[in-house]
Amino acid sequence: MQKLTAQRQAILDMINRSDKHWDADDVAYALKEEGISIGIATVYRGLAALADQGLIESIQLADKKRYERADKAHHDHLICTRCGSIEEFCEPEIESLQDKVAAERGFKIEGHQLLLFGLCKTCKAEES
Amino acid sequence: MQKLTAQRQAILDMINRSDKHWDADDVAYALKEEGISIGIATVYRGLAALADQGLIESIQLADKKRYERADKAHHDHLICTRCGSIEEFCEPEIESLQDKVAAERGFKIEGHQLLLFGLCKTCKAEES
DNA sequence: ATGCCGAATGATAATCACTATCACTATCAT
DNA sequence: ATGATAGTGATAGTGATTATCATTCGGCAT
Repeated sequence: MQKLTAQRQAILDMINRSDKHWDADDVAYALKEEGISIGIATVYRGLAALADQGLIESIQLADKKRYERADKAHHDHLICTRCGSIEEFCEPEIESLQDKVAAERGFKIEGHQLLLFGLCKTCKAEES
Repeated sequence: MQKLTAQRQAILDMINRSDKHWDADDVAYALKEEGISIGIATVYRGLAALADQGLIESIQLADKKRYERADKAHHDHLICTRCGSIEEFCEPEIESLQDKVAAERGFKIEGHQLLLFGLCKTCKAEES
């Protein structure tokens, strides 16, 4: 019932073209740069639909949602509170511990989000 | 420079009185019930200040921030996407794996947030 | 006591990400 | 072609949170 329209295809192509973590404005702006003008509401709906279909991944930060390519292995994020950079990491052992915890409580996991906040290597070095 | 004023003390007492996960409106409403009327802006500022001082803990959900008592061992959260209930769990092994990952990348962890989304035991049983 | 100063308060306006509305359009099945 | 269904885009609305600003509070030095 969800359609992959021309607009959504354009959004998907844009996101697949880089490893960035996009918010809705980023996408709308980048598309406009290429002469493709899509209403902001459509961008929001498109991002939600694409994430729903598993074609892109979403992460919920404190202020806004960001989206990234889905054609990578699952991973979680390290977020620098100083420069805002986002690094990715993959730790299968954490995933299986999550499953264990959920199983113990009869909880059925549908998704998860692990964010580590702190200082990235560069910012740590620059701290006085 | 941050002061523990009468208003903030009232907020803190309220939160320490139960194991709930409070949002700003919850706190304002509960205080009003007791005849203590505090401006909503003051509640927001008070919650932020108390969390800043480590007197309460905060968790950032998709829609809003929630606060809870800090006088418990560190834990993470299981959030039911059907009924909204929040369970807590503690898994030290996950914490140490996080430290390992960060150390490998020269990242200095200042905090983290692990949310597991899905169906709680009750809601899982009620699903057709 | 008095005056000063930085911080807090509270009413309210503003912000910001996001969602709803609604008229219109595109797509697809019959 | 016809109708059903979903999508689009401009714009208004929503809801949590923050900024503004005049006023007040709590210490501390005089």
